Amino acid sequence: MIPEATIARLPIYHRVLSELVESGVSVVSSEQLAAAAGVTSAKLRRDLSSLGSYGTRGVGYEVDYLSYQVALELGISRDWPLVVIGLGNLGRALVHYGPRGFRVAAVFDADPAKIGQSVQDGLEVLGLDQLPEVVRGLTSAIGVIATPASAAQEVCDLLVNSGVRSILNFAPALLAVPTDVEVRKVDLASELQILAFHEQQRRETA
Amino acid sequence: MIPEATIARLPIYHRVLSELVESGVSVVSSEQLAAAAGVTSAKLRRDLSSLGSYGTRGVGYEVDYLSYQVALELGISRDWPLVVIGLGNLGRALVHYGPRGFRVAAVFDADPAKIGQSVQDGLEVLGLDQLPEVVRGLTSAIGVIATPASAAQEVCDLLVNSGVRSILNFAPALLAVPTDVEVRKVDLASELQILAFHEQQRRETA
DNA sequence: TTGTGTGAATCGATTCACAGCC
DNA sequence: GGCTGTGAATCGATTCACACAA
Repeated sequence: MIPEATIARLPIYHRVLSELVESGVSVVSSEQLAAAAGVTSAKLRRDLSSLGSYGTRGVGYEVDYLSYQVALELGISRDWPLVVIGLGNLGRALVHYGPRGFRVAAVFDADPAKIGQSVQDGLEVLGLDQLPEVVRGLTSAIGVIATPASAAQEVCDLLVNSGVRSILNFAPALLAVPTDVEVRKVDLASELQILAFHEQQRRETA
Repeated sequence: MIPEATIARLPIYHRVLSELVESGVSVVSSEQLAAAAGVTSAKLRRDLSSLGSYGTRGVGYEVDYLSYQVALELGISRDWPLVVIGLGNLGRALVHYGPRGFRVAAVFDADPAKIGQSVQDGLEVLGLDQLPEVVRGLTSAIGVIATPASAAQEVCDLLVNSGVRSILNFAPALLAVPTDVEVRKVDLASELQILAFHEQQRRETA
């Protein structure tokens, strides 16, 4: 079993390893990799060793091989379908951004004025009433909620009832879901407030 | 000293408390507040007690008072100036969103075509060359990097050299900063990959 | 009687430090 | 000789369970 804290760092390791592959580096030490990822070498070794024994003592890690193993573990050797709901600026950013390992399969919005508009790649904005049908046609889709907070729970229920078990939520609202559904939250306001807290601390002690 | 894990939850408590204030609730128990915030009541009580003794045994917490104390602790009783760099969809989302407790003071972009355009509130897009001067005119500004990864470090250096000590980074890149500068990272690709990992686990055990 | 505040126990993650292998 | 992999120690966060105040 891989610790949750380790899983949260695998994407960073994967990105750094991809950059190393790109630049033609073939072997890397835990010290170097850790520096590039912004963690300590002890943490990095502990993390990687929980995936398996992929290094060589006295030498380091073979970049290609390690990169592949991390990708395999993360499940990004295949492509995952994304379903984006809410085509405000945030939703649009995601659709255009399209991270590697993911493919925007469908885009939905409640606004009739937006329905039918085409976004990148010949993708057309669909109405929420079409969501269940479209999602049921996908396997292991990941839902992305980029709606206002007031609509988030309703959209979430729609996703869950259509079989989605992984949700990324940008709306500042707590979503109620069954235990077998995973929700990750990205909350800009929270991040800013945490920064503000520390900024204030600095100011008080200054 | 307030534990870091507690600080990260204060914004959620504050949001829930604001909603309760809004709906006219005057007293709330740790059980109710915890349910609304999506944490256990033990955790919530431990968190709040590290701020001070703001509850009444046998009764609960006075909503107005607690909300004010949390806001005070977070430092959002005043307004913090944001400086946004990069006016892609993500940057635009932030400018339009404008969370409570923050005010977008200036927007920058490297693209000459965007410079001079006006975004909301009579705010005009400025060139990066103007950043130091503008930022130095602000106190305790928070920098928001919404540029491509390739420009992130350069922009970061510019911010740091202009006196910014709190940065929210949306670019998928590790930023090198002095120890007295705090960087928080929001990484969409990482979040999706973590979801994909668990989705894959479910599929394998199914 | 009710629900907060908190010692004590537990759990998980990080760090240390070195045995083991190339 | 050098670097990985990992027991053992440490640290921080969570949970338990109850004394205490209203």
